Amino acid sequence: MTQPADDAVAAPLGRSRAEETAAALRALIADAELTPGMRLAEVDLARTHAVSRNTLREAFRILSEQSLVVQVPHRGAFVATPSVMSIIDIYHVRRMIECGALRTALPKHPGVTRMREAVDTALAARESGDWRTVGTANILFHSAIIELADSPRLARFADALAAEVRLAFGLVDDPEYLHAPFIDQNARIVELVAAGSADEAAEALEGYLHRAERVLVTAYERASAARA
Amino acid sequence: MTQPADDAVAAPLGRSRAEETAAALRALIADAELTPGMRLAEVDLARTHAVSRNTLREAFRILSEQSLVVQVPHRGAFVATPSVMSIIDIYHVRRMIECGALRTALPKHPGVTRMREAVDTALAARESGDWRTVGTANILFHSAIIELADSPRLARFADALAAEVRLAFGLVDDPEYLHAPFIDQNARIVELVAAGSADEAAEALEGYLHRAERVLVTAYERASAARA
DNA sequence: TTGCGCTAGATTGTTCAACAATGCAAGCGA
DNA sequence: TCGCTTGCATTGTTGAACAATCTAGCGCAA
Repeated sequence: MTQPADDAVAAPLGRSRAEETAAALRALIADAELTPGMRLAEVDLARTHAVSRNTLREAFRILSEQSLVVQVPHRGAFVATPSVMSIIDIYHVRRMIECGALRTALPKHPGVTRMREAVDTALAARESGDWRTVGTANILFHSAIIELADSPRLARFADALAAEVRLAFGLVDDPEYLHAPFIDQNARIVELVAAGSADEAAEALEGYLHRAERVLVTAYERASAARA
Repeated sequence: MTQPADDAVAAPLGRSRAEETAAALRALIADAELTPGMRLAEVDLARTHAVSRNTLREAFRILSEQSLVVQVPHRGAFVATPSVMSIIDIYHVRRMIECGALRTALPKHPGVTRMREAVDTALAARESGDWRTVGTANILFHSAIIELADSPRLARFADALAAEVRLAFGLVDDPEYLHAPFIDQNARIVELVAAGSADEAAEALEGYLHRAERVLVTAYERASAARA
């Protein structure tokens, strides 16, 4: 029987070890401990996660379907590397679905509370210069917008998009630059929704996401050039 | 070495056997040879597809992430069964993304040609009473709408939704009832887009999808009751 | 010195056998 | 008839083995 190790998968709570392993890897990717392009060596990872190679391969399949991992036949699995085209596509889709969710938003929807909480978190974190928390709050803000649509499928889709864009954030590695310009905009959007001005909120978000895309794409290209 | 069998996976063309197996199973599901709720027994399927159980499990993971298969720990894998809530969610999301894609459609986009081809196919099939082809053409019509958005992620998401809703179509098993009322509506929507009336087309699609949802939900409930 | 070809080693993709864990169905007893 | 127990079938996982593939390094020739 394999011995538990540092990254060992905890006893499953109704989840299989493959799923637990996938979740653990997903967290490592989200925390930028596994970075885009990094090769995920089966033998090493199976050992550190205390699972067999077959179980790890199942986990890779899960993550591959979630676009977080790319499996190249006979060469291995790699943490996905977003391309500029990917970033553009993600923001294009985000504009469609987030603005769509906002347009039909009800002012008293629980998602609005979550949006406000995310904004409050970001404002407090900004005071103490904790830009990493600002970045996380920003992601939660967008997740809360999607929550307004009350759709599990849309939430899942948006979650996958967010995980991908987070890879790009990690590569740029400057949460202040990426998120600081938008904190007050987030606050404004919440107020518009709460005041029943859904169309105006959607209009504001549309412009905001265009700008956020510009900021990320140029920063991403700069970071990519600096690493080449 | 495992011997090829009837459902054996062909030699991979750059794809792994797990992926080929997943694709083969997906086709069986789409063709209603594997129907919702059906149990996918590993030992049997591994034999008929001439792969090992581990490889089959990888294929299950792929399909599970695509919501076509549900893996229940220690009980097995089953072809997903759409619930009424699922159908409602799918149509809710389809309205958002298809109408969104239509609103920004360009009249000369190649997707419009594909929409028109799907309509022509449906019209011809209607003449000969080939309702199964009408159903397939209808699915292609909606896929073409998504193509207007030029987004690989959105296309992939919409493809997954379509695969799910197709399960429900299969359970109702009456393509004439489900699709006949909408053929002429599809034709009208194409003409509106081609004429540059994108907003009007989106408006028409919004109402259409509401009605289509009503038709499917009631037919689905009737079919479910008849099988209980 | 440089470029090309070949080989060895590392790794992945898959298979197989085995065993533990789990759930379900059948049988038995109250 | 209902509840409990047991046995069997199946799934979840492991580990070993081997084929297939790729990459890197070495040697030789120009």
